[in-house]
Amino acid sequence: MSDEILGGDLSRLRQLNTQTALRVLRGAEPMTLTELAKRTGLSRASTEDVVDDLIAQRRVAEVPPVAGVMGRPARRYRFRGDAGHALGVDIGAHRVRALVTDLDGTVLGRAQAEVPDSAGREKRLAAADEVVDTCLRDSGVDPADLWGAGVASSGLVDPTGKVVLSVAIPEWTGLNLAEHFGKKIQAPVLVDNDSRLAALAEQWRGVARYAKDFIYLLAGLRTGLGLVIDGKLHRGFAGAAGEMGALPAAGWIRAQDHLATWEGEVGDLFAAARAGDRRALGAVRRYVKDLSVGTAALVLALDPQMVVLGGGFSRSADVLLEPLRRELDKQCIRTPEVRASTLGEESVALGAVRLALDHAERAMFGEAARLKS
Amino acid sequence: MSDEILGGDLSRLRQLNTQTALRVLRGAEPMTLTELAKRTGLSRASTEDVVDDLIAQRRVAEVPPVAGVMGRPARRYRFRGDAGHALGVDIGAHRVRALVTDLDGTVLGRAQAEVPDSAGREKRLAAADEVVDTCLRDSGVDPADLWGAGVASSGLVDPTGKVVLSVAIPEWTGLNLAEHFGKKIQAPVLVDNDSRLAALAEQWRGVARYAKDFIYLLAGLRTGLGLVIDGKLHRGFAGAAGEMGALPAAGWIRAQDHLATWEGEVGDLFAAARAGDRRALGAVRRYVKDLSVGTAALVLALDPQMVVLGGGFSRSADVLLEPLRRELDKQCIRTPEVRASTLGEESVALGAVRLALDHAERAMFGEAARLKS
DNA sequence: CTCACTTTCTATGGTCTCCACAATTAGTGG
DNA sequence: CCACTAATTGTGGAGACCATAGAAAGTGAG
Repeated sequence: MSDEILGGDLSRLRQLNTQTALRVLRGAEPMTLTELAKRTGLSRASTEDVVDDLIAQRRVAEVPPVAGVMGRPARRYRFRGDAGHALGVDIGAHRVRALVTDLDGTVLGRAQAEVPDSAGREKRLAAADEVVDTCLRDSGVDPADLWGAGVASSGLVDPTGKVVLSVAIPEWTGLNLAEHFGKKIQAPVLVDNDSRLAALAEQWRGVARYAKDFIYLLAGLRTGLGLVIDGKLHRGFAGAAGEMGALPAAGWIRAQDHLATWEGEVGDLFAAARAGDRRALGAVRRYVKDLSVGTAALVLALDPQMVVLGGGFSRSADVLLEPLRRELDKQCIRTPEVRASTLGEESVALGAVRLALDHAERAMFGEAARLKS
Repeated sequence: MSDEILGGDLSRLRQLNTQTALRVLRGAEPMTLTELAKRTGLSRASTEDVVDDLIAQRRVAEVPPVAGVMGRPARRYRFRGDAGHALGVDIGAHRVRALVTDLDGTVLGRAQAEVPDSAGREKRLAAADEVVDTCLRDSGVDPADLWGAGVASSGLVDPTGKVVLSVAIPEWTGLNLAEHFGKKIQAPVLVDNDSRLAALAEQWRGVARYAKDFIYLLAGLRTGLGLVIDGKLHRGFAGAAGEMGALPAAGWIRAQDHLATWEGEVGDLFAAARAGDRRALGAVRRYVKDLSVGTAALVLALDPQMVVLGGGFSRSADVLLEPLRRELDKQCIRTPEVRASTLGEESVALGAVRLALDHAERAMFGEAARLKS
């Protein structure tokens, strides 16, 4: 089993209790000590100690009591979303985007810029740098106050932050993004694949909030995959999980070809399908059918609670969802919920923010992971 | 993230520390207090307290000190494998098997019996009951001393222990195995799918001991699948994970047909292939090729550390492994290690034992899982 | 056989964290 | 203004951990 060391001395126990209290407070409305004590399982007295610590650390704040109830009015405490900030950067094939949020995920600044597919490495990086600068300026967040930054890139990213391989942005291959952004940002910079980060966002603030296992499809001109298994984003042994697109039999490579038969933008195709155009409907059906093969394989293998359709095409979920559901129904033993992402275009950047926050919070709590000697 | 409550009061801390100490002792040779203290991160004094507790609980025993070393000889302690026993039952299409082991996994008793495919529900259950009885008698383990029993069945099993659907044993569908064996055994009875349990065994005592993520193929006249992800056996939202075989595009349904072209037993086919017979080699190649499609899909999606080939065909791993490796190499971005199970025919029953032990140990340690109110 | 040396064992006292319980306080409602 | 309610504050105690110091049980050299 796992080799983690869970216990430790008394300070470790306090650390664990503080962590649970913070987690409870973060996920709910302001709360009295009595309520918090019940939720954490601690006594009221100890809860008070813990909260005092959290206030000293500026991670929790007191809010005015509620009037009009029986008994002495209880002090109430809330999680301080403004205690930290994070930056998320999404570098796509034809757009770069940046986002600054606080710990609650409230967006404080956003910026984006178009970049031609043919831009080349330097131009794309320069554009990314600029949206980051704009974003920080607009949000009024001092770069020194950042807890971390997350960067999303299409393609395979290794654990050090280097792009191992990118098909969508060929000139990207070999670039170390962590290093690049590390120069500008004096905080941990984490890099990961765009589909995976979009899945993370969906788990954080999207339709998969209460799902422990789900399959996320980043559907667009290419199809990406993110897996959340047992509540955790799955990266794989070498960080190469989610590359279903590489397998011809999965159908994801040729799926988009069916949409290319339509002259004009993909958006128009979906609009035509929505209006009932038979040729458009046929193309959509064939697209979904190909997409469903690899998806059904995953559903059968993993039996997830949910399949989430995200990415550019999720705007047209109304014409995609039902056919996808039908195809999966045909091929699977148990069809999971099939839902469309509601996060829109910022989902990837939001996932990058979450990546940064996860890392920062793990570091802050010391991570029980002391290694056995 | 997760809603678990980790902390608690001082007794909970002690519980955690005891648990870590026991885990360290279980996984290694007898150890002195100083060594154990280093590995658990506790002080020597506290380690002594913890070990005293464990001795009182009869989970740890003292062994004679090692002579001939400098300084005062240190007492040494070992994990007591004989502190508990578990039963594992494997009910297959043409064989039933039972196993009794101690906590170390040492097999204390075994029994098996052939059952014709056409046996029917009653006969098969009677045969299973008999091997269980034989096994308990031979091992000399009092049924009352069992910590639990695990039962492996082919097909889909729901969380209550009922067989929802079995293709290999049609008359099995609808049968509640937990209920059946619960009458005989006064301890928790857990039921799960055979492929999954074989994967569990492989993680416990097989080639996947040090792998956190691996794909297990139960290769035989049907192909089964077990997934271990992030160190945990993956069951899926409704316990239906691993049913890759249901998807035609995965190739697993027709794979066996290539072997059926050979007149005579499958074993002879593999032997002929081993001897260099070209027709046999062709059949094997086509079998592996079909098997590899679904496997490659999983490898690409999950990027596991290892693919383990188990089941009846693993005896012929020498003719299967290399072709499988080659196929995966062609289709995958990063090919994981491909290895054959070394557990032999008892792997499924052994996994059933592990299932029982896991449950019993979780129950014993109280499982931090108190729910928020 | 004795003595120096090494390492473990045992015992003591101190600190930290949690808890239970009692006394106090600040409101509501008649 | 007085009962009633529920939160706060304060006290004492128990449990678990740690550091440290001295006693104990071996080895190895002379």
